[in-house]
Amino acid sequence: MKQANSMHVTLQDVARQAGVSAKTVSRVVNNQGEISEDTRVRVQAVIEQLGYRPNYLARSLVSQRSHSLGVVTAGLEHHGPSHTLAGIEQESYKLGYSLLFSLLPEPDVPNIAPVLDNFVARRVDGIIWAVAEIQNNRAWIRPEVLVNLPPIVFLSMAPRAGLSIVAVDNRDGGMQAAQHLIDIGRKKVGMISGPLGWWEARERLAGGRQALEAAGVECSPSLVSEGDWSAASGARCMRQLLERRPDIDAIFAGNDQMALGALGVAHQLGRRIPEDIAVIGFDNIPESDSFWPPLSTIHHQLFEAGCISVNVLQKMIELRLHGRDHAPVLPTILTTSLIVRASTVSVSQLERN
Amino acid sequence: MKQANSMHVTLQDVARQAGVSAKTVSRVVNNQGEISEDTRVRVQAVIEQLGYRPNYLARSLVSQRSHSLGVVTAGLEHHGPSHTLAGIEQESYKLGYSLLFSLLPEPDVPNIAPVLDNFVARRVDGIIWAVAEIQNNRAWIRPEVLVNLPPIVFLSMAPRAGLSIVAVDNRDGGMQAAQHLIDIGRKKVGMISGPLGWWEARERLAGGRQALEAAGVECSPSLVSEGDWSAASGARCMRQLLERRPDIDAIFAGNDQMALGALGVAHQLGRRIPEDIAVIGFDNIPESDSFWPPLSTIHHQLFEAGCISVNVLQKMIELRLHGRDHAPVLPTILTTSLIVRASTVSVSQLERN
DNA sequence: TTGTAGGCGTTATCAA
DNA sequence: TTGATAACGCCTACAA
Repeated sequence: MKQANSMHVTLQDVARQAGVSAKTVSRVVNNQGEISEDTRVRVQAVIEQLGYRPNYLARSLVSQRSHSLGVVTAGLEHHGPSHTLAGIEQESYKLGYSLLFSLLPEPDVPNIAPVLDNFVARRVDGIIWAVAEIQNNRAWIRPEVLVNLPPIVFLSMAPRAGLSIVAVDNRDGGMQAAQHLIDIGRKKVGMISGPLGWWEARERLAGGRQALEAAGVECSPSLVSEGDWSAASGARCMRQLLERRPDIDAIFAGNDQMALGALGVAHQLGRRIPEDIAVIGFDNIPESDSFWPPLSTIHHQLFEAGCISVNVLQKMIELRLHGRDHAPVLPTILTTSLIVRASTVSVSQLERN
Repeated sequence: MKQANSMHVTLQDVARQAGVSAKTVSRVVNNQGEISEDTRVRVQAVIEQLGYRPNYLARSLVSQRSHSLGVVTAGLEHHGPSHTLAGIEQESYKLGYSLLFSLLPEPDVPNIAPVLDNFVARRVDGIIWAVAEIQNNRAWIRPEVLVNLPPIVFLSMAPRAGLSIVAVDNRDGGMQAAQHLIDIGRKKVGMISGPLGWWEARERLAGGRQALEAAGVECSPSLVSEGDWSAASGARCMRQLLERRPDIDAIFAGNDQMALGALGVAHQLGRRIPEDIAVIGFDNIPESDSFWPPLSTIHHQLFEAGCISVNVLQKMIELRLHGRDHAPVLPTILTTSLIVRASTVSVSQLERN
C-alpha cells in the first residue's frame, strides 16, 4: 500500500488504479509507442482523476537528460544583461528547456567553481555564460576545466579558438558612432569610455579611435575620459573633458547612461546640444528616445544575442548526444546600427529627411 | 564493469576504486556520520582523482527535496522586476537554493498552468510569484489550485487572506510624493499615472489623491492622465495635461521614466523646472539622479523585497517539512522614502539644507 | 566505524 | 499491445 502522507501521486499509483503496468502508463504520458485507444483513454482518465504529475527528476535520472540549461549572468540592473536574459529565456522555453539561473554578485567573482559545480551536480544539458568579460574574469576558461563541463556558449567576448561565442560587434558600433560625428563635421570629439577593464568598453573606444584616425581627426589622450557606465560618472567625465579641452564640439559616450550624465552637464554649463556639442551614446535604451534632447545612439540586438546563444547551445547538445563532439564552432557576431536623433542633428535637419 | 562511455563518475565508481562501500563514500561527501580520518582522507583522494561530482537529481529523488525554488517574473527590462530578481537570487544562493526561472512574455499570460506544471514536475521546494498584478492575471490563485502546489510567496499584490505576500507600500509612497508637492506650496498638481490595469499604478495614484484631498488641494479628473510607464507615454501625458490645464504647477509621475518624458516636454515648451513646474517621480532608478534637473522621487526597496520573499518562503518550506502546514501568514509591507532633488526644490534651497 | 538491503519515480530492454 | 525486470545514482534503516 502506498504511503498516504506522500504528497505526490506516482506512476505506480496510476498503474494500480487503472489495472495496468507502470510502463503502460509511462507510454500514455509520453505519447510513445503503440497503445490501444481503449487503455489509453482509461489510463488518461485515471491520471486526471488522481491528479498525477510526472517527476522530471526521476525521468532525468534515467534518461540522462535534464532538459535544463544553466545561465550565469551579472549586473541584471543594467540594460544589456537583462535583455539578453530575456532572449535566452524565451528561446529556451520554445525549445523545451528550463533555466537554472545564477547571478554573480560582481562580474569578476574570483571563484566561479561553486556555480559550475552546482550546474554539473544538477546535470544541466548546457551552460550559457552571459557575464561580461572584465579584467581576467575568464581566466578559468581552460581546456582541462571545459572538458568536464557540458557544452558552453559564451556571450560577449573576443573570438577564441575552440569556444562557441555570440557577441555584438562593439568595435564596429564604435566606428559607426564616431563616423557619424565626423560626417556632421565635428573636429574635436571627446570620448567618455566605459571602464577599460571591460572588453566591451575597450572595443567601443577602439572603434571610435579607428574611425577618427582614418578620417584624420584629432584623437589624443586628452580627449578621452574613463567612466564606469553610470550616469554620474558620465557627468564627471564630461566636466573633466570640458575643463581640459574647452574646444570640444562632440561627445561619444560608451553607453546611453553616461551620455545622459554628459547631457546634464552640458545643460548646466549652458552649452547647446547639438549646436555647440553633439552627443551620441551606445545601447539605445528605451529612455534614450526621451532624453533632452533625444539621444543619438548605437543600437544592438541583445535580445537576439540571447536567442541565438540558446540555438547554438542546442546544436552543440545534439551533436554531443550523437557522439560527434568538438565540431568546429564559429563565433556569431551581431551587427549594430546607427540611430540618429536630435542630440547630434538639429531638429530642423532631422525633419528635412 | 562500469560503462566506459558514461560521462559521469558515480558514487559506486569511487567506492570500488577506494575499496569501500558506496555508503561510506556518501558519508564522506555529505560530511555526515562518524568516519575514521584514515578512510575519509583516502576516499577524498579518490574523489578528486576521479573527478567525482555528486548527482543532485538522484539525491533529490530520494530525499524528496530539490533545494530549488521556482521564480516567475515578467518585464525584466524594467527596473523593478530585475532588482527584485537580483534580491531573490542572492538570498536563495545564501540559503542553498538554486533558482528555476520562468519569464512570462507578457504580465497577463492567460494560461500559466504550463509554468506551474513544470515547476511541480521538477519538484521545486517553493515558488515565488514575482509578476506584477495586472487586470485579473491573478484569477488563477484559487485554493484548489494552490493545494496541489508547493509553498508560494506572492510579490506586490493587495493583502489577501491565506496568502503569503511581500509588497511595497505604493499607496503611502504616492502620499509622500503628493505631500511633498503640497509642502512646497503647489496648488495644481497634475498626475501621470501608470496603466490603471496595474495594481501598483492604482495604489500610487490613490495615495496621491488621498494626500491632495486631505490637504484640500484640487484633485479633479482633468488633472490626471494615464500613461503606460514608458518615457514616451510620460511625454504624451504631459502635453495633454498642459493643454487641458495650463495652470499646472506640479507633476507627480507614476514612475521615473514617465517623469523623464514629462521633463523633456517641459524643456521643449520652455517651462522652468522647478520654478514653473515641480516634477516628482517614483522608483528612484539610478539614472534619475542625472536627469536634467535631477529628479525628486520615491525610493522603495525592491532588492530587499526579493530577499525577504525568499526568507518567508524558506520558513514556509520548513513548516511544511515539519508537518505544520498552513501556519497563519502575515503580509510584509515595505515602506518607501522621499528623495528630494532639484526637480522640485531649487538648487539654492537644496544647498541651504 | 563500516556495510547490506531496499527504495525514491521513471524509462529501456526484452519477452510474452 | 502489454508486462516483468533491471537499471539510473543516491540515501535511510538497520546490521555487523
